[in-house]
Amino acid sequence: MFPPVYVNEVAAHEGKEVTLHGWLHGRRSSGKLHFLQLRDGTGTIQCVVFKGNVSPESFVEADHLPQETSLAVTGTVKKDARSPLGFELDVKGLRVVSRPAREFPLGHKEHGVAFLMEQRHNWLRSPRQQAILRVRHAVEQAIRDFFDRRGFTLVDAPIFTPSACEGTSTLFEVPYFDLGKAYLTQSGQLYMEAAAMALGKVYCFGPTFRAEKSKTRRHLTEFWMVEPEVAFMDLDGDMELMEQFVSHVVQTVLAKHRDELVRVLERDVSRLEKVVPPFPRITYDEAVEVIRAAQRKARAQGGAAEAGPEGAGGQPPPALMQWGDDIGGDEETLVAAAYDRPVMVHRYPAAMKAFYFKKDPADPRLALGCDVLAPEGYGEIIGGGQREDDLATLEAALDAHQLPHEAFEWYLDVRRYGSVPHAGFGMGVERCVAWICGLHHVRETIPFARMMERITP
RNA sequence: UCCCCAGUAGCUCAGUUGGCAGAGCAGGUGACUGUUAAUCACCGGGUCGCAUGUUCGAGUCAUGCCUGGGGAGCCA
Repeated sequence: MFPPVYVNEVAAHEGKEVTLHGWLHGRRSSGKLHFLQLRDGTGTIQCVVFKGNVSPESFVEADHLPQETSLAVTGTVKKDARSPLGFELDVKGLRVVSRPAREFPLGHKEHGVAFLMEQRHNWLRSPRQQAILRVRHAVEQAIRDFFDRRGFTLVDAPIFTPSACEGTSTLFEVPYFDLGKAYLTQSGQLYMEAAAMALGKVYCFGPTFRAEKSKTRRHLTEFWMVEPEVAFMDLDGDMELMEQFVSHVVQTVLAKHRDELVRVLERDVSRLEKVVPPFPRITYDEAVEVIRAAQRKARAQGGAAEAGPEGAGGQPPPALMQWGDDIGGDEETLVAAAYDRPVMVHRYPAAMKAFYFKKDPADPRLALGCDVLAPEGYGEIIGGGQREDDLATLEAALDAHQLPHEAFEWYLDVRRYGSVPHAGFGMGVERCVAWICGLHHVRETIPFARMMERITP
């Protein structure tokens, strides 16, 4: 039968006989009735097998099919108020496509994280993981739509690179023929800067690799990043682009998957509805004051609590944040908690940013960078800013960061031939998906997570 | 690299002062014409992560190792 009928289309076939193909999600039985939950990727439908409607062999078989048996089920589509879907299939016949060779490892009860990650290939079949992967797809589609509709050109950046893009992070090394070592990319940005001088508005969208030994809920060794870069754009334009981009992605996903977010992922979507421009913009200086105020308050309130039963450790309270300190995970949460939508923190101390950031003409201690912090403790989802466009200044920055000029000769060319102000940013897809779905850990946002302690399945 | 926690049935876990290895779910057999994580009865299921030590006796105590989880730093 072609085209085949899918579960999400059965309403159009009410009263008609159809054949559905899928996997047995679950099974219940009540004497002369068997209830089979059939999942086909578009939805799940209950197939009702009544003893009088099928052959005796089929009736017995239907009560002994293990979970994840693949099936072709033929029957009549019937409206039924008792069904969450609104429809059921009144079964006339069923054919086993393939019977599991052994028991499916994942039941419908609780499992531990370690076991689920080992069973990731099987775990993907669960309703919750399906919902997350659909949201991820919608996020990636919204990303493409946003830039495509604004006249950006997608320019694919290389995965193998000859050296560190930023000269800071730890990279994965790969042997590369007679040329020695290559490295897996940690950012396509430098290549996008060159491409922006050709095409004006560009973006790349691909995997990124970091060999840092980070073991936190926000880190993967392999993750996906979208990086736009625009010629003739300054920091203010960049920040406008960031907030329009983030709100477009969130609102598009909300429009397409509100039901799954609410019902399957139990997300409080009212928090997402607020993600519309303008986002609050605060300077790093202001962020430091917000953090210090919150830390003083926590210290005043925590003093009594620490003297309680668990206060035997005698740990001194953490020092107040100082100007020049980086904004870590806890500090990000303190800043984000002060607002009901993503907050943009700009003009960081230049010393803590990569060499390519342009200095603030009004205060050379500051870099024209901006991070977007997601609400609800999800932290930095975007980092970006205006790039240094002056050749001599950039060369001095390379020296200051003790980076070899040879590796960056091509990058310096971007400033040698008609240099212009330009800016861009990078957004991590997994952190964005985790935030939108309200997940505790980014490992569930990517089909097959790569982490420090895990490379299988 | 550092700090904290965990490892017992296929899965999730309990296991008292060191004294016979347990439950629920899953699986198997059966009952039930409306189940939504169905219910009920019966059945099978163990290298207590590994090693060494203490002890009459170790799942339990000690030391080391392995694996996993959480966090820090770094970052998206």
